[in-house]
Amino acid sequence: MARILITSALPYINGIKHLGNLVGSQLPSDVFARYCRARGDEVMYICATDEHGTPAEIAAAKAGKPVAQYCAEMHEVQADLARGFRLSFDYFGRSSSARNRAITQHLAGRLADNGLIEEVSEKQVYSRADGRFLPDRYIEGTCPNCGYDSARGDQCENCTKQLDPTDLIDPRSAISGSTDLEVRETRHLFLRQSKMRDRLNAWIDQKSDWPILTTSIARKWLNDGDGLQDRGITRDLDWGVPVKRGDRDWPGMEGKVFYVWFDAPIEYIGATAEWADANGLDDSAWERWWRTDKGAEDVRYVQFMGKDNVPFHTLSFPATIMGSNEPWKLVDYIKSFNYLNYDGGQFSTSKGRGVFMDQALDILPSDYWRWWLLSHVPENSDSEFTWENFQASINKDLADVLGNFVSRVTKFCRARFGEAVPEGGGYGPAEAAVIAEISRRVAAYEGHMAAIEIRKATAELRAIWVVGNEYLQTAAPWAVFKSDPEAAGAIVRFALNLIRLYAVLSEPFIPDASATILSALHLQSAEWPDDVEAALSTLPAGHAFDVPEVLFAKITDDARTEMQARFAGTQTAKA
RNA sequence: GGGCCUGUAGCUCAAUUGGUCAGAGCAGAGCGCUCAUAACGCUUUGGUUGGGGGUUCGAGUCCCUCCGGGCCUACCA
Repeated sequence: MARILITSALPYINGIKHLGNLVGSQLPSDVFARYCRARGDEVMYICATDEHGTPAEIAAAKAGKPVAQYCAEMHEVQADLARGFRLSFDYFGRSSSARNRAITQHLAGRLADNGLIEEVSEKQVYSRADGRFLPDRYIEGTCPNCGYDSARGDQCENCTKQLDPTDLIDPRSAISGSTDLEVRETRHLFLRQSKMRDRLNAWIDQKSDWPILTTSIARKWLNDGDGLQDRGITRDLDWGVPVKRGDRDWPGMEGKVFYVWFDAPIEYIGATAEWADANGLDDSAWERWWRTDKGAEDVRYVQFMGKDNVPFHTLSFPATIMGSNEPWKLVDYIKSFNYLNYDGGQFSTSKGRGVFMDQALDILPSDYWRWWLLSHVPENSDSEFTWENFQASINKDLADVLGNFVSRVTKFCRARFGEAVPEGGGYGPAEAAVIAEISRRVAAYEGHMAAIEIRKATAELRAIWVVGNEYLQTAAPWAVFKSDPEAAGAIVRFALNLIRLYAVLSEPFIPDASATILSALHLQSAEWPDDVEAALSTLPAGHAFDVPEVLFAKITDDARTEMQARFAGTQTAKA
């Protein structure tokens, strides 16, 4: 039994996430967590909302609410949606928690003690009307290069030229539109990542089994140009973790907060501490996951994230951990994902393009989304959601291959033998062949899950479902029944056991359907089939069951067309 | 501009890291079955692996080049 710590990248607080966000981190991490638990591993699966930063303040202002209240409400909204998608977090925390605040301040203090923090004075644009400093991309103006009038301070969207905010002609605040801007001097703390470069490089070099997407991004940052740059870790904002050096004040940093990307990954630790608090446990309960001097020596730590998160998880967060010179657990494996596109373009919040988590659950049960998203998860390159593909996958894989198998077996049994597992003869060569094939396929499935190759795992799982239909077709209990009801009974008994096996194997991907099947079979729980042959003799003759309702309803052409139109957004995908 | 990823059948993806006739699912065609959500099974048609050149006994895989798609480029998170 292994101990596995799993974290999903934190969803940002300022709104409901779309399916692309879901599939890029939370969903695959959930499958992995469920699988590890099913195999008997001790799992700690952590996620949280990432609540600090300028976008949260602006979203709160737009909603007319204090930012703390806004975040509290949005956290509940996101927690609800996570439950709706059956995300099985052991704890869903908040980066604004007291726990995270304390750990963040502690680590910053340690970094300072170790000479890895530097104070830098720099000039930034301040908006008097907004009463805040503006990050580069919150400044708009006319591009000096191409004349585009909505160029951002970091880059012109029109001509793609990199800009400095002071380059812009007639600059204005993107928040209020105010042109009452000035350049002010401000002091900030920088994490001296450049001093950590060799250590980080050596660490990344060990990770030959990581996805190339992960290591190539890390190497680029480590080696590009002058190499890894120091990074500002404080901001002039109200909402965030107040800058402190451990539990002491930090002279000169009054009124400032840590940069959201400094405190967000630390919340993986913070949320685990929140979990301990919520369960009335003491610090040792969470420290045994995070401190190698307090029991985390044997923990395997796996992170899931979209590719945009990789630099922070391969560089700045490890730099924070390593630089503390304290025995914190470092990540062992980083699984990163590409993006999911929507029907010929990108998901777009502003244009209302694509399907968002709340809408998805309004339309169809979570298992449908889970299955499609996971069987198309963008592991190797960006992938694309289309309604045609979605409809085909759901109808074929879930309704026809799995759902119909459950239906045909249970209904046939009810009609000929009643709602209980039939008596009858033993298993013969046909069953032995199925056992052999499924054993082989389960081993392959386990291999893919262990390697976190989600797509391959879904393909193997589907192939295991197909074996049931092949078996039934060949065994033909409906024909055998006419001359030899006992033999037909054995076939049905075997098929009912296959259904139970499928429920167990499928649970990481489609937990609701799995639960529905087990409940129809009058089973409370189900062990992982370490021995397939034994697993297929689990349901004894005479065991009562119910014929379940239709597991997966098909998506009709009309419904598909209607949804397609509804989520197309305000602009067409292609010009 | 620089860096990285990517291009395989009509569609979505594989291919044990250079090694038999490039494989699956869906869609298409034919046959079978009738227990089942008009479901299932069997058979089968589709590929000059984006183009061109090179290395090699052997290239989807390595190198060069051209074309297309995507991402990142450090103060959005």
